[in-house]
Amino acid sequence: MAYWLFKSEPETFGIDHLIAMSDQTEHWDGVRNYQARNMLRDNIKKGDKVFFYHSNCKCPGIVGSARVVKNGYPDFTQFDPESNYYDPKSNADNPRWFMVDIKFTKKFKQVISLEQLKTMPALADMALVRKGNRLSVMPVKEDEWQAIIDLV
DNA sequence: GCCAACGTTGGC
DNA sequence: GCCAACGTTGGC
Repeated sequence: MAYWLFKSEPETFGIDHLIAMSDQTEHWDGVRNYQARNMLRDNIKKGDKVFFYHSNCKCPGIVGSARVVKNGYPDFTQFDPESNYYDPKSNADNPRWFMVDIKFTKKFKQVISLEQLKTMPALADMALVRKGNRLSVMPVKEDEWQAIIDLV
């Protein structure tokens, strides 16, 4: 079992959107970065745990957790010309982009803010707290997960 | 294969 | 809204 952190803009798809989905489950579509794609396709497995992070908002931080309920499979939005995530260079025989399904686990009583995360020595190695990081899907080490969970 | 230009991310 | 950081694109 592994741990991950997924970023999303709360106005686009926040944790409350996940809670509102049927079975509190949703596919994590729209990732268009190769490093993140590789993780979605190869490494993120059913049963893994995920921190749900809100980015690009007034209070960026971890707002809750979820778990992976379906292994990586082709992101169908890449084939939909109507979608913002449409990729004309991808084809069905060799899909370029992948996604997993996640199910809501928990919404934290308060946001664990990026500001707070940055102060934690246990998290110093996380890409999240480093300058210029743009990965929207990233691995979390077990001890990092624990250090964060201990705050809840 | 290099690298400048460009677009996007995301904190502030 | 600004802008630094970074990934991608495309000309050469």
